[in-house]
Amino acid sequence: MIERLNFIQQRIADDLTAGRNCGLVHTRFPPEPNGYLHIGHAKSICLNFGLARKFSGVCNLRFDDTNPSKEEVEYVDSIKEDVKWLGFDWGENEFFASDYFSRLYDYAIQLIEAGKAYVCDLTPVEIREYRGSLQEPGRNSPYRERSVAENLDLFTRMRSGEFADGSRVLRAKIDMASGNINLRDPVIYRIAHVKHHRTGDKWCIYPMYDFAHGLSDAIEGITHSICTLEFQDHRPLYDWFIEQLETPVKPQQIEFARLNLSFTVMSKRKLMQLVDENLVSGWNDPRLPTLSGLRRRGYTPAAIRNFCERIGVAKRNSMVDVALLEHAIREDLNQRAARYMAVLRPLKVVIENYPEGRIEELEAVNNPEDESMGRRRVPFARELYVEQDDFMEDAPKKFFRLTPGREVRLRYAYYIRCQRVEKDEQGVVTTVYCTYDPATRGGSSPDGRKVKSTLHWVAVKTAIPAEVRLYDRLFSDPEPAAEKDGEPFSKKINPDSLNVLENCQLEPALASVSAKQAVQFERLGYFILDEQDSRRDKPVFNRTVTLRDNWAKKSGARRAQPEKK
RNA sequence: AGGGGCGUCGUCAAGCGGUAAGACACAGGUUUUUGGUGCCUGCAUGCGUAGGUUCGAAUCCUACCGCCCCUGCCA
Repeated sequence: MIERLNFIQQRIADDLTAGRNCGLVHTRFPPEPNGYLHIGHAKSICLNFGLARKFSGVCNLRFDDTNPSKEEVEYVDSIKEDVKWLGFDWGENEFFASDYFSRLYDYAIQLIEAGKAYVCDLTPVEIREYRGSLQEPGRNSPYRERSVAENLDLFTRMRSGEFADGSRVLRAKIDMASGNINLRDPVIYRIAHVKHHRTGDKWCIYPMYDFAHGLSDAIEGITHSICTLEFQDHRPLYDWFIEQLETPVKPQQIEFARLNLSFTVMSKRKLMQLVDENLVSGWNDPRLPTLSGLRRRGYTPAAIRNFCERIGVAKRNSMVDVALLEHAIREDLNQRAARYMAVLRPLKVVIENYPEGRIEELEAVNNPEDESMGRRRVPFARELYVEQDDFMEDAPKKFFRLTPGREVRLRYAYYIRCQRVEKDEQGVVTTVYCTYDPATRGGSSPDGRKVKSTLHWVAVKTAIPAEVRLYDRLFSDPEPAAEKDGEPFSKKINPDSLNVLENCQLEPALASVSAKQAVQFERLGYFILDEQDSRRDKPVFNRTVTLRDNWAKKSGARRAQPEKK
């Protein structure tokens, strides 16, 4: 099989054959610790660490913490936890841009000495005015021609805390007439008397992204600096700093398109808004595309990595169908999840010809995809719960489940036939009375008689009550962030994104599962114990994803589908 | 006086002058003690449009068209 390289792998392979970077590949994942990681970051993590792995290189974890007013240790910790959980190990290579503040300051001094940077006293508003527009060139700042000595003096005093926030900045002296606005004398240092989560009060000036990022790359010996498309316009600036200064290496920036996923939002700002406005329960709400949310939802690292592998890496803006993510988790969990029986909306079944008080232990397969996962025993008795959806008094032709007169199989147990029903005053069926065929123990009949369907069930007497949270897509709009109809994304939350079922009944074996391992509730979907909200006497399970369901599809009850264009 | 990118199936995405991979989705069939899984089949005479070069063009050239990003002391 021919291995397909994406365009970044190809570039690196070319660099290697050309003998560039001494044959080394060194990447980095550079999050700003101002929010939680989401699946878009997972794409970047898989890419950067994957590149290092593929080309026998190294990938650093570097926190881009140059703006202390937005950054917190809480985020640093969660980011580390998430990267580790995803399955990547940065070893000793954990760095912070703030580790380089002194060296970056020295670089700034060098720039000033070379006449390539100056202290500017324009106000923020004036700087914007002088910058010009997309159509018009900018004008030179009146402070542009200050002497090196004066710049040195002023910048030193900026550092020592002599000036107020916003009163002065250090700017690179490049070209106020450039078509690329990033080159119109960009600000490289600003004054901010703000405590930094790592350096404390040591600094009151902080470098800007464009200055800090590329030079941090250079300091770390990064060979390939992978970032997203919106930074393409910054590349000339990235290169400019590295050209002006003596750096250990000359990294190259390569941009790729960030991930967009249908039926969700990905920007930190929007995720933050959902959390702040309590539209979700927190950063780890299982409906969010955050890694902590996906983890709580029951997504596995392997499924997410596999998803990132399948979506590819390219430069065109795209919208990946969330169905692909769902496919990835089903594929993984089908192999590894142990099967259990759980009844979410219980309907009582009484087997009239089954002995009162008798309990049998029936053998069940834990995972038909993996014999090594063994078998277990499931208690069976005269009174059972089955799913309300599995019974219909007046059933259409294609309904294969329980209906008066029809015989069905109870999984691993017996064939039963519905004889009659009992209803309350409203006419709602409260109990279904059946008879069973003792000869069908285990679920097959000696005479080879076929049944149309197999139902899951739980014996009333041994059932464990539980809460189950049925999660679905957070938004009903496939592209909520686009706000095409003028409606804000926050108004497009899918009313069925969370459905809490309080009165679920589980088979007893489910009492001993942990949140480490997702399970399948047969015929329903994949679920995981919610560690945060479960109590000993009342476990809580979260639905990761439903099983594919052709019956539901055909019978109409469908959730929102992508609109046809 | 504008600059930088990108257009290949419903959605992603290969393709690098030799006659349109693959995945998801979708539609059929088959197996099945999960209406699950597995297996089989179908799904771009077409590559934003129009010209041109060539024996041959999604790939090269030209011109159009469309979409995205850029005027933070954010990253």
